[in-house]
Amino acid sequence: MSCEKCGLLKNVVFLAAIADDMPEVNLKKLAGMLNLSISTVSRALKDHPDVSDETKRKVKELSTVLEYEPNTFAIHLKTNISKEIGVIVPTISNDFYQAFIGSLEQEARVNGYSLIILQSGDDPEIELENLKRCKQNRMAGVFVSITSKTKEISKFLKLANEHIPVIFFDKVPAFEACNKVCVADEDAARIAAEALIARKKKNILAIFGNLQLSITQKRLKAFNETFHKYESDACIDAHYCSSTDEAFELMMGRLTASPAPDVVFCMSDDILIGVMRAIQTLGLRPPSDIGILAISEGFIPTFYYPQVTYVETSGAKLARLAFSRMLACLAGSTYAQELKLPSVMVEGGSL
Amino acid sequence: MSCEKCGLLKNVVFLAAIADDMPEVNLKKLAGMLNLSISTVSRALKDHPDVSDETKRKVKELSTVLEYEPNTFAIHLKTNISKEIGVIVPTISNDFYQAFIGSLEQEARVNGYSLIILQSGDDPEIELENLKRCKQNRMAGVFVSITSKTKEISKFLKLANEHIPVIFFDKVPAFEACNKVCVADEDAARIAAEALIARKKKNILAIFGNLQLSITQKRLKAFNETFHKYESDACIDAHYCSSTDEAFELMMGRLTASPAPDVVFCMSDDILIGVMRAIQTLGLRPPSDIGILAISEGFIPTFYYPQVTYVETSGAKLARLAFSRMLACLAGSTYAQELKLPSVMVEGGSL
DNA sequence: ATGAAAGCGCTAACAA
DNA sequence: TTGTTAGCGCTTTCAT
Repeated sequence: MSCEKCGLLKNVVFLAAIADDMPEVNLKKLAGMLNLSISTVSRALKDHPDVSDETKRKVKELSTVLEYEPNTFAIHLKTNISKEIGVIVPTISNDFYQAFIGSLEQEARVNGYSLIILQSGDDPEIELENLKRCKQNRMAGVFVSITSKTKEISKFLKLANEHIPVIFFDKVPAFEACNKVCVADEDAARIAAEALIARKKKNILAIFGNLQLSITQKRLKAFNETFHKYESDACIDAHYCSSTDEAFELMMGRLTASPAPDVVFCMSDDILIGVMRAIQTLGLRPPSDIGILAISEGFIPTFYYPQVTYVETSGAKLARLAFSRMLACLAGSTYAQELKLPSVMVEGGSL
Repeated sequence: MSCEKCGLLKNVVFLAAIADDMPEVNLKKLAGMLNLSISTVSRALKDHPDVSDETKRKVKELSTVLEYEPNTFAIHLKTNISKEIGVIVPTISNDFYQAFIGSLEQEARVNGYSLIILQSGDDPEIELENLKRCKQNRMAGVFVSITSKTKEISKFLKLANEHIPVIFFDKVPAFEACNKVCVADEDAARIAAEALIARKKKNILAIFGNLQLSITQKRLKAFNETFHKYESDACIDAHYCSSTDEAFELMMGRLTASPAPDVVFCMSDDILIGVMRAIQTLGLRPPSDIGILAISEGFIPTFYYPQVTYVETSGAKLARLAFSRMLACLAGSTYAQELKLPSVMVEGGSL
């Protein structure tokens, strides 16, 4: 294909013309055309000081013309590291995870990493399958938000021992020493409770999520303790809903009972949606008919008028925190660490 | 490490105990311990008929105990194919893409593929960077929803020529012969228009998206043509909003003007959110005060009471259609094909 | 400044 | 039935 008598330029023009049909351009091919060894070409391409400028110039010119791109498979095999990070979540169809993943992807990209999304469907078995994939594909690291039923996290910890950092976020295991990054659940509930106390709400309907989840337990505990601490005489009617629909049904029942609550606290966006649906169904107008306070990602509260007052749990911010921790782990930080993202209150007009 | 005089069992027990510390288990190691050649071990593991049952048994037992897992990097290098599929979208923070990606991930997983998520931020330059990554990482295939500013799709087509199927979805390029999968935009707008005509709405406020987008143009055209076709005498007040906030402002202005519209048509979820915020702000109650009809993914309409009537554009369904097309391409289907997902009307109580 | 060669872990054609 | 060997494309050490 290359003519011995021709100079470089002629070759280049010729080759550029047929570049589209070239099945694979690799170091060997470049080396052959330039009458250089593979190692010299390799070095030239990465600006190794041993290579002469003239050689570098030639090599780079040809590689550009032929649109050489290194074979990442080979690099992976050789170096045994990849630039991919696994993200295992119950589902991405959730405002919080969406914000988290969207933000995480941006962080990853600017740092040269790609994100592999794996959904467990809240099924521990699929979660383990996904983890296995992360291991088999030798991901650089893994982010995990565990399912509500995950009991065993030894497999996760084992990965971490094999030099693949595992960082739990949001839904994290309870007791183990591992890397965790989550919103300050207790804090958010405490701030919410303090807001209710400050506004002298006395008849509070508090709707929490599935009581099996540690996030629910934490928020419930902090919520109650805050009322206790301030020696509030408010009456708290606490309930637990696992879905938007459950929250809707509960709310419909409570709003037509007496005494009607003067405020409702929603632990999550899912619950808020159900609650607001009930409030609209009955034609109530916050805050005069009833006050509303939620813990939320911040997107849903803007759908309503007045906009719902909420304590923010930002997925986007959490992602940045999580990724910085991942970078530290990738750089060699081995000890487990638990990071908390502080909560802030965002005033709407519903309280 | 292995004792010549020991039987297999003893070895196994010993090795299991230290398995956690074993840096890497590979074919060579297994072969060495069993006094077999690497190729025999490789064949045994994949049930090659040439290998004796007894050998297979031994090999599998040891590989299980040592938790052998093939090195995917090596397999990739050898076979030159990966099981990863790139997904390039402007942003995942959007109900439609979220539904699409969530569903696509499920399809991918059951077919043994993983999804790499890449966001362009609606920036054509980042979009190209992302495409390059897909190429460099030799993805099995790529799904793309182009940015609103993407003019050049030759790079995409080039990938497709290099045996990496590229399937455009939702936001697809206008004229070129390429693989496209999208919702029947004209259909959805036509169905919406027919519904308005059937209900004899006369004073219609129609809010469309950014007029630069082909999706807006298509929907606008079909919408108008349908009214024309039925020789409707309805008055259509058409507007274009690029964001939720714009839709809110527009709606606030229109609702206080006279004559007030008897129905509002929203081309997308973004617009619907702004419109509903205005309706709630003014305390209007659909459908008596004003009718509402949207084109929507189907999630947002359930937030309100009565639930909003909408023409569905299902991201989840589109994902299944798109993935089946991808499988066909991966199996060798080369010719370009344009697939449309039919729209259906979902009755709420807002019209 | 450049080249030769080993080797990453696996597959598969060929040999025995 | 099992073993030997070449090779995927790259990096890197050790010559020259």
